[in-house]
Amino acid sequence: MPEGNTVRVSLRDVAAHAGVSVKTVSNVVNDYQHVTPAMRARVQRSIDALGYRPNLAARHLRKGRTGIIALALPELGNPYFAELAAAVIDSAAAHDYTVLLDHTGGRREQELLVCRGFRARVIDGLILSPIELEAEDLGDRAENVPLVLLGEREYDLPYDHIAIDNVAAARAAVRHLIGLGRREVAFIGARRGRSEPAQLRVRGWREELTAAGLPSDAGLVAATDGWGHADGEAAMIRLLDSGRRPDAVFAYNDPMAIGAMRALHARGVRVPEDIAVAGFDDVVEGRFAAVSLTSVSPDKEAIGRLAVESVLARLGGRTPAPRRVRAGHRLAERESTLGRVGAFGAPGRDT
Amino acid sequence: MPEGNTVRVSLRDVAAHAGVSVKTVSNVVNDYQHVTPAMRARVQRSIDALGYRPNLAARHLRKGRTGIIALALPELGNPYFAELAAAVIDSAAAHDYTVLLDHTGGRREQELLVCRGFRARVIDGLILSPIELEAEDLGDRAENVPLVLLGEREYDLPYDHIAIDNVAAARAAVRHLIGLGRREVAFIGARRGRSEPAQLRVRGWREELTAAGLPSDAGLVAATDGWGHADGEAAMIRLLDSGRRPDAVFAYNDPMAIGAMRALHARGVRVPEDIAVAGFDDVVEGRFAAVSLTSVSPDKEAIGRLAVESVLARLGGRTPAPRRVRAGHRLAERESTLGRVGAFGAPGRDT
DNA sequence: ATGAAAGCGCTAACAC
DNA sequence: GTGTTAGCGCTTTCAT
Repeated sequence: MPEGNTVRVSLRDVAAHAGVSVKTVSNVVNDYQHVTPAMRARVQRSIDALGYRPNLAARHLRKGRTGIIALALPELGNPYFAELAAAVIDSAAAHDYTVLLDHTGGRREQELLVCRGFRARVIDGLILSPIELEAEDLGDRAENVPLVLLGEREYDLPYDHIAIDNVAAARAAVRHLIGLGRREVAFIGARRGRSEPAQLRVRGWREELTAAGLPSDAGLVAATDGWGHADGEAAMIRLLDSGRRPDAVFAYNDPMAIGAMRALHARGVRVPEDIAVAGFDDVVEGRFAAVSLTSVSPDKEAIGRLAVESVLARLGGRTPAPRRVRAGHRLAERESTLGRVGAFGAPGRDT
Repeated sequence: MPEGNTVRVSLRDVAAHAGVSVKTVSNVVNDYQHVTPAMRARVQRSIDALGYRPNLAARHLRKGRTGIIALALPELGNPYFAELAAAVIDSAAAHDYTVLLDHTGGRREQELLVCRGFRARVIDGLILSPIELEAEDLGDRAENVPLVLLGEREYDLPYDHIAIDNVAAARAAVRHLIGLGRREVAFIGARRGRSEPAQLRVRGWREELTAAGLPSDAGLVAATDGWGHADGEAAMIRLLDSGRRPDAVFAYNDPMAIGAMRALHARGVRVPEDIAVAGFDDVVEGRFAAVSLTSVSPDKEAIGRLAVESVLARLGGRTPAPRRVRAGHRLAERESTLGRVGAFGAPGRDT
């Protein structure tokens, strides 16, 4: 027995009140075409009078859809994901869809749970940004709710995947650094351990350096366990203490770049005069750092929109061929590489 | 083995497969007490064999519960709300609840829609952090899903409200500033326009200054339109150009404080030597600013937990008396007021 | 154009 | 302990 709160008004009640059949009321509620205006008005009056609200659960049970898609992100605390979530939510809302948010903490176990459909049948589709998940984890997925992948990891699997061109983006950032005359460009945020989520960005970094005839040896790579501010700070300190003297640093993401800048600031190393710093994700925080941060700027709005569209395109049993979609990106050049240009604020206003 | 790609297994199918009644299967699925272990095992085997997943829509239709609560936040881009969302999600998960996330953009219209149950969402409860909403908007709420309010605004309405003691917290921050010898403490982030969400923090700021016999006149208050980095930056610039020379600034939130610090940095004003800065919310970003930010640190985990508990306590028609719950807070003192203390990193490690 | 009736998959009386 | 059965509120043939 549903513990009745307030007045529970059903279609049946409205029908009785209006003196028509349930079907007619349903027709009105669903904006069915062939209803006489008079009838429509009459039913509408009863609806208003009784304060009728359709019961979504019943509708879902009947139609087999819930109007909800899940978005599973590694970490909401990282502003990139928060901003991405906002984009997905807005995009979904535009399609009358609602977003259910999960965060996996980037833990494989949690990611597995999510993509194995522990949400059972509450959701019509799933957008997942995996960190630790391996291809084989996704291979035996028995679920039938459409899955769309986000993020840097690439899997050779029949799922839609939305991402920017990470290699090209990383190369652009490093090229910018080289163009500024830097010759020792370190990378912060490679991965320790078996899997390597930063793979593509490391590759882009290395390719560009190699193409320019510059070093990209292991001594220039600072591996980390996580991807937060503290990890970037610690990695930068290690780099400084290693004896190596890079004149530029490219970080896996903005929080790490900002952590690195804090370490540099504390050590009295000037940014960008002594060491230029570039990040990845273009989060708001970077734009307002004391020295604003140069960063690869993915088109988050596009990523969110494409992800939602991809999921919705697979609803109702439709199964378009899996596709890899490239969202756009650009390089937001700011003080951490350019130095303070012109009047105050100019570089900070960039985006 | 699930047959075909459309896995559509119902209780009935499992019952047939196991040679028992649906009730028995239902009992197993719901962990009903009185089932013989042998029977349980047998049913479980069929469940696994068929890959049965309960249909939530049907369960909801029957029970009147969905296992989903909605969380409506003004802005996911503000890390405070992102961190809060994470706390709510985790807390809900601990109760086997799932969180559906909305963001209102702090727009009154959107907030209204949400709390009026727009799109008649499939939710058991709603946690809302309003910015613009007025008491009268909430007064005529016809919805019967439990509503819990979060945040600084206080309404004289019969809803649970979870917040820290904003006045006390603001006073503590200002007291800290005064204790450091500051005599002209400005406030950044008061509101332009009719409603004043920052009210309590402004009040705390004023009370503490008044108690200390220090000025809190209008010239020390910088109003803003929004609550982002850029607003704080602009407000700080206006303050500097006003002729007034505060030796400390208390900002409505951390993003504004950080924006203000950027402005100060750009103008060559030293923090904290010339002007000390304190913020509110203790977001990660502040801990890793070049000059780490002193900030009021609300117990986000507690807020999230209390909010979820409050909502769940009102489920199933239970209507405990509305209550105002105070979550804890403390002042995280860092370099933006203390200066660089001792060895590198010490103050940044604080939280 | 409108009505009657059959379920969607599940839970909870109530029987045995 | 386990089975039978009646709906939860809605959409949807199929008549009319």
